[in-house]
Amino acid sequence: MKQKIAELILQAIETLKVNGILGQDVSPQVTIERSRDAGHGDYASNLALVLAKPAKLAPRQLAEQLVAALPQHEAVVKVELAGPGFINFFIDPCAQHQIINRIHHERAEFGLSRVGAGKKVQVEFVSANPTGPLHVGHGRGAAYGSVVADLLKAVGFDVHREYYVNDAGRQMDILATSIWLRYLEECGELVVFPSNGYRGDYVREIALDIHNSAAIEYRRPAALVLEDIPADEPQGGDKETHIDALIARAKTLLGNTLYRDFFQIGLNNILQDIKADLHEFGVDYQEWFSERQLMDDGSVEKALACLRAGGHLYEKDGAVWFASSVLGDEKDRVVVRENGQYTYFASDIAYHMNKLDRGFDQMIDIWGADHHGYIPRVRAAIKALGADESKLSVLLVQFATLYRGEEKVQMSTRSGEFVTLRQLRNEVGKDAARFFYVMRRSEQHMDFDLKLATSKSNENPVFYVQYAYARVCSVLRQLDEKAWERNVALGMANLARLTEEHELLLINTLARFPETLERAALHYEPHQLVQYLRELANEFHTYYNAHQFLVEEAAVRDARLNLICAVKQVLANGLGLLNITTPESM
RNA sequence: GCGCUUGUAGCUCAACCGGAUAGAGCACCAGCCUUCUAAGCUGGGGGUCGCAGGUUCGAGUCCUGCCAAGCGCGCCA
Repeated sequence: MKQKIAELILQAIETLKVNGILGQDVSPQVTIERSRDAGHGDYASNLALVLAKPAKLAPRQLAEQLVAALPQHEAVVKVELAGPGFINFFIDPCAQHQIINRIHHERAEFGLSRVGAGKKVQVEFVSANPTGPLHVGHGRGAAYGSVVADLLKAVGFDVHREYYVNDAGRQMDILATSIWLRYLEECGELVVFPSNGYRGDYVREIALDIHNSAAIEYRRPAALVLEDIPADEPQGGDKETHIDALIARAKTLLGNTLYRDFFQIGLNNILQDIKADLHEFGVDYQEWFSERQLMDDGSVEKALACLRAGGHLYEKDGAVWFASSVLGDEKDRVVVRENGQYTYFASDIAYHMNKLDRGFDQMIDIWGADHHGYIPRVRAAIKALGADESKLSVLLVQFATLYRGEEKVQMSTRSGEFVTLRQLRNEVGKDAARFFYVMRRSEQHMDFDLKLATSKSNENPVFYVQYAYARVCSVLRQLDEKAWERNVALGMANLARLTEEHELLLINTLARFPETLERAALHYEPHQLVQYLRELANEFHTYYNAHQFLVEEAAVRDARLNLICAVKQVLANGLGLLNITTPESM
């Protein structure tokens, strides 16, 4: 429809050019918007306002000329001039009604489009370190990322979802060592647990498993373990040097093979847990990409060689630096430490080079907002690799501040004091949790009140939308009980009988679904879809209360049933994209 | 100190990317169940869009400055 109106306007412009009212050189961008106010018709164009200046005419005067030059069209019943120079278009309701027919035929396909056809997009999200279970902070990124991916798929992109597993690096060593120390405790060795170790119960559970499997070859006397280890922070030392010394000690006392066991058992255990957790949350990936693999197969070396060849690397203070500051970063960054180890950033460069090599047209990285300072250096790396920087989009998800009533909940993975995503799901359920996370703009800092989410979960708007769906199902059940036959064709033939204000409004909203979906997808804004579904549900509930659907007259009854079935279908399509269930009764 | 993000009703948030009279939910007040599920609906009160300038036909939206909140500024990840 929008397209048709745009064509009409273009024709009008041509006519005005011929008449000499408009100069030949004007080539305006014709924008047609849906009117926000029913009084302003169905569509509106601000063209006269935009063109007024180049045409050297008053906007209203120009608008009048445009309207006069507009060709007739059967679906356009009225064209009106309004306000400072808007042109409002009123569409024939009968033309609008056909959307019900379309929805009935397209079913689950209704709303999908092909704007992204032929483009490969990679969406990388969550990518939390496998050093502990996911917490509620990761939940937002998980819900947001998965819906963004689904939306892109719905508008035709070839979407690849990926989780980058940081299975190399110091944090993993800290985890392995933490597990070993807990294991020694189980064996009865008196070791003092480091303040910088992972203290969560899950570490103890993993250690207990190892101990219970009667593995005794990992046991070492506490005295040997602690011998000459520099003091921990509570004892006036430095927690970092303390734990590094413990890691080194673990490696020497256990030897490479046995140490590797702890590393691997910890990694497998936690990664398994994360995978299961996300799966139960409705989040699945095509690929779990290993950082260690990049180290092992020489990808990191290759990436650095590429940067070196481009003259982007230099040595200083025994380390290798990437000259990112000339490419927009605040300062240069170390890629190889003085001790010869790669930094996390080095493998991340390799990872992005790998992504580029895989030929994605667009790479979307979804990060927690605390990583925002990292963006310029990754962009610098992409530029240095000679790739098109615009292929990378980094979407930041602000952290949810957790409250329990008035009280702010402190979170720290290290201390083990946090609310896990699993706990949240158990308390509020997958549907409510997903809906809540995705309801707000991702850049919006949000307050997550656990007390509210748990104790008053019935107030969660997800139920409002699901209830609308269940109500349609209920009406259909009632139809059976009353032993009326539903005649779809009869209803379609009588769509013109849908003349109530509520019905016209609802039809209009149904017709907006495809464009809402497209906008939500292209702007990476799932909340737009949520907003839309709440609106659709609201209009349905209002209609439900205002009119009876199961009336005596079959023509009207079937027309109304076709309408509410279209509502049901769109609700299902929308909730399906959010990966939220559609209960038939509540 | 510098940088990123945010600031809209008492509270939590929208506003179709510059459009017409800024909208929802919660909370508060008054109504609606002998008719398809009241987890619903109807009506009401409630706003200096953080502040001050600027850009233009037109600004909550763009620019500049200031104020406030969150986060970030490692040879950590």
